[in-house]
Amino acid sequence: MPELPEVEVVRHSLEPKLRGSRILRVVAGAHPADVVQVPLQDLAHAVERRRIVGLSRRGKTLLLELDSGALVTVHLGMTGELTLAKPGEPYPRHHHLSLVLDQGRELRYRDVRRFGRIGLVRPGEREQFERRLGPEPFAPELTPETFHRRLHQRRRAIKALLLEQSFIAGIGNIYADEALFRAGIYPGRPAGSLSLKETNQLLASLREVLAEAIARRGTTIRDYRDGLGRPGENQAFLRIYGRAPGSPCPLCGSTIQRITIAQRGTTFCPRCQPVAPITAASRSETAGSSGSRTG
DNA sequence: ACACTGCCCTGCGAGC
DNA sequence: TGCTCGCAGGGCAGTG
Repeated sequence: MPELPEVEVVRHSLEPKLRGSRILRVVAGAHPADVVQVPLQDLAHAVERRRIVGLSRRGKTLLLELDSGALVTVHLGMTGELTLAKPGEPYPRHHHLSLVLDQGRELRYRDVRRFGRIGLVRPGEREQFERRLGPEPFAPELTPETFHRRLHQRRRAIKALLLEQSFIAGIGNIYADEALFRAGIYPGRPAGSLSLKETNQLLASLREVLAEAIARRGTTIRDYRDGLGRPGENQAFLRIYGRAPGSPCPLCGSTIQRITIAQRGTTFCPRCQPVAPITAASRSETAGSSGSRTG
């Protein structure tokens, strides 16, 4: 499931190969209309004979910057793969679209579940693209204070908000669970109930799990590969996501639980992430037991 | 504006 | 062995 770290690794792996390349033509594979958000002729017209001047990322979306000022947006959804091949190599199953480039290269998009999207942002449309997305997790202007202020206005479960791309961009199910676990925050806590201290901890944990995942070239549960076809290494370091309910917490040994929040499977440790925040008083009350009293 | 539901799509693994 | 079924989930449209 490509989230911010995986998209960043794809970006990093492809950028040196794509920068300066000229797009010769667009080739449609299977079900192109399922993944391409504009008519193919419009896409072809906008990209053919254009040069790729850069590759950037916004949230989970990869942006091919063209010399016309237009952007080709690539969202990998659940199972999208953007890889380089040579023209003439056999197409894999579930190949949907290719950009044939100069210098004997072809940028290919395949997506088993077709949840991904390829779009076009014309010059002048950047602002409306940008308006749909919340801040980048690493943006310096995203301080604990501003984050706390925005959380305070919302009543949804904190995890549901972390998954909302218009609230903060780039977080998906894996890193939401990992960050909440590290911060010791119950995923179902109403967002507005987080203290400034907890918000500070959550933001720090988010940045930690994302930075570590990027350094390990992403998390490959099943399908994820970078732009050169290589899997990531971060899956071996996940602390809570993907663990079976009933198995022991790697930190405290308590029984891991699984619930549903915002239609997403949510794995957490009821002891490390208590429903009510741990206070000095409740800590001494329940020390050494699995007491679940509220206080 | 916000909260929430259903839907899209395929592969995989459990169960019979 | 071979079948069915439930599940995985990001984002968007639709509803209240």
